[in-house]
Amino acid sequence: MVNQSDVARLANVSFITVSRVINNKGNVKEVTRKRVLDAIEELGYHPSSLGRALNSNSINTIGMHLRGNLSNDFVHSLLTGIEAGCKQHNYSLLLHFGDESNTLQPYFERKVDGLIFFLTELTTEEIRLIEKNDIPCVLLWDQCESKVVSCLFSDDVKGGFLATEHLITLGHTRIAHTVGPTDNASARRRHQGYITAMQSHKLTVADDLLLPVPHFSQEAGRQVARELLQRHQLPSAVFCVSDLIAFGLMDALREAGIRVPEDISIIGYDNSHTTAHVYCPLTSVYNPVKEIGHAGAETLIQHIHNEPPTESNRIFDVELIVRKSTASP
Amino acid sequence: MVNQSDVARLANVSFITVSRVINNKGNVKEVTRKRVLDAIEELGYHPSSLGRALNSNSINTIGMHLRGNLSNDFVHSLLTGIEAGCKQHNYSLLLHFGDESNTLQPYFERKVDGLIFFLTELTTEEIRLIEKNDIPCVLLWDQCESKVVSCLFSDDVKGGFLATEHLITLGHTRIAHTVGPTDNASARRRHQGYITAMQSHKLTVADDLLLPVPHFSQEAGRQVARELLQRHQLPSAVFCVSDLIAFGLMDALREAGIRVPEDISIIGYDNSHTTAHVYCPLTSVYNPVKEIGHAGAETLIQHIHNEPPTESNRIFDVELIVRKSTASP
DNA sequence: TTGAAAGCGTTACCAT
DNA sequence: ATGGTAACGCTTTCAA
Repeated sequence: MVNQSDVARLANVSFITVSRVINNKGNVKEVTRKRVLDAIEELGYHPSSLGRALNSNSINTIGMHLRGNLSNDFVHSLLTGIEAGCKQHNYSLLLHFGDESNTLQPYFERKVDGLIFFLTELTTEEIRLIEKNDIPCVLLWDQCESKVVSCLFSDDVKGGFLATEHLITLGHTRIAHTVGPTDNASARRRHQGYITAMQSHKLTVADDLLLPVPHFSQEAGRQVARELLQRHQLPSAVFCVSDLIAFGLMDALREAGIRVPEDISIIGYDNSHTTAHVYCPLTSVYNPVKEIGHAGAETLIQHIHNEPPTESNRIFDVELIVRKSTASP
Repeated sequence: MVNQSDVARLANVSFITVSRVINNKGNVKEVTRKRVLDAIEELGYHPSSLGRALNSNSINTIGMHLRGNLSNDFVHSLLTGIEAGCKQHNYSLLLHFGDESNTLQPYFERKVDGLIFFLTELTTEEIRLIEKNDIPCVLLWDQCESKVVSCLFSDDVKGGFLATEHLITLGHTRIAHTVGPTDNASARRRHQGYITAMQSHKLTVADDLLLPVPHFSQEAGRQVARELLQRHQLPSAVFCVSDLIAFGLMDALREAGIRVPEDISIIGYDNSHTTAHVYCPLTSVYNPVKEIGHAGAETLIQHIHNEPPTESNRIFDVELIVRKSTASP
């Protein structure tokens, strides 16, 4: 692999000068500059990011930790958004998939410039490490006390509220909610929106209206259906914490001969790509995943360039998308 | 950031000895070893991958180039497979999203240990660079002459054959095929399977049965539908080069009042997760995307560890999955 | 068994 | 305007 010294030799200068030319540091005579550039061209030289990073400079890479159990659509939209941000600024994305302990080490070892987290609460240990290493971070779909971390999330409370109110407006009163995992901040906020909507319309939230789901999967939705089918009376509507849950629920109910939306209304969350062309097009809440991914990458790169972002918490708006899976009871 | 010298100082040895302990090089007295390990523990020291990589050692990272226009499901399955491989061997994955020129440079600069390509033909320039830099590579869903590159792909010819033969067996004769982009080897092989099946049953492939699509998207499928709807006579069945195309086609036809499978049979390819719960569950060909991703990562890491893989071309089997979108004419 | 010195490719600081 | 030297954190080679 050709290095600065090789270029220097060919251009008849010292390698320092080569470095100066590469980094546009000025203080290089135009003739010399030209000679160096020619040598670079001739040898096909490219600077090594590693050498750079070793001098505590940037390696133009951000790290992201992917934890499992994410729907295709979510991961894809998120990656698309992050990709857009990275591409714009010519950054690479480093993914590591190790187990939960020592989550951050692989990134530190490789001296990434910044970190993206999402849908995870940061442990105090992680926050300590982040602050100690003074590494820029963004956290997507969650909040965090540390001033070092910028948080971007969508207005899940509003989303939960909109979804529930939509059902209430249609005339439903026995509205169930599939409650997402408690360690998921988005799910907690959607739950809160549901509660707020119910209460503001003087509807009581009986215990049997709350249906916990362990994760966002079709199988979890099917499980909920199995549980509901054992009851004397179904709720007249279900606000699902995610589209995938809604799909599973809808499929299983349909197999049991229950019609959507005639017998039961179902509303999802995320507005994933498939909502539109399933058996019964799903009413859902638009979750700006791609936008948050993009903005997250951009915000992070701003951090890295020492341009502190204007706000440390940024909330993205959501929107109710009405399709065919909801109707008056 | 704490380094080898810090550890050495605390353990009262030279940093060389620390290096030996870390790499299990032996030739270290057990007492010294223990002392060093304690110091490492106490300081929370972790070796820097960068320092290592600079000495042309491994940085435990493989690179992958993602080019756009991939369906959610495909990307997700592929990532899941690759993740499994990486996790097992504690490797990280580096993604870069630059434009087409200079595709490989970002990876070389960062000294990745190996490269994964997929669904792309490698240019001769890229092959030249790979061979020159002597960097292990795997290519998924395509073939390549270079002996340096291992190729893994699924049996698309068989898949195209199975799909077409299924339709023929049902009694169809006017079977159309949406022909994928010509720069996509998988699409070309599926096309070939279609042709072979038609010919082996003495069916002529009239020009109007070949419907080119520019990319694998629902919109492309809808475009095909628009084109078909202007004809006097529809084909009685369509073998779509991907599920996404099939979804778009199916949706658009349904909107025009044409029933699937009563009026027209449709078969997709990939067997993506959504095939099962769409309006009309889609007959499709199972494409082992996740498996190939996993095997690809494993094969690549074998390469990196200098264990040349047993075979340089590995073909994965496919399977026809019959659902509701195909029936006798 | 341990250590010293050199080198990997780059940049920062100080000198010329 | 240009270059020398040191430093980044590590491994390798040789010497003690």
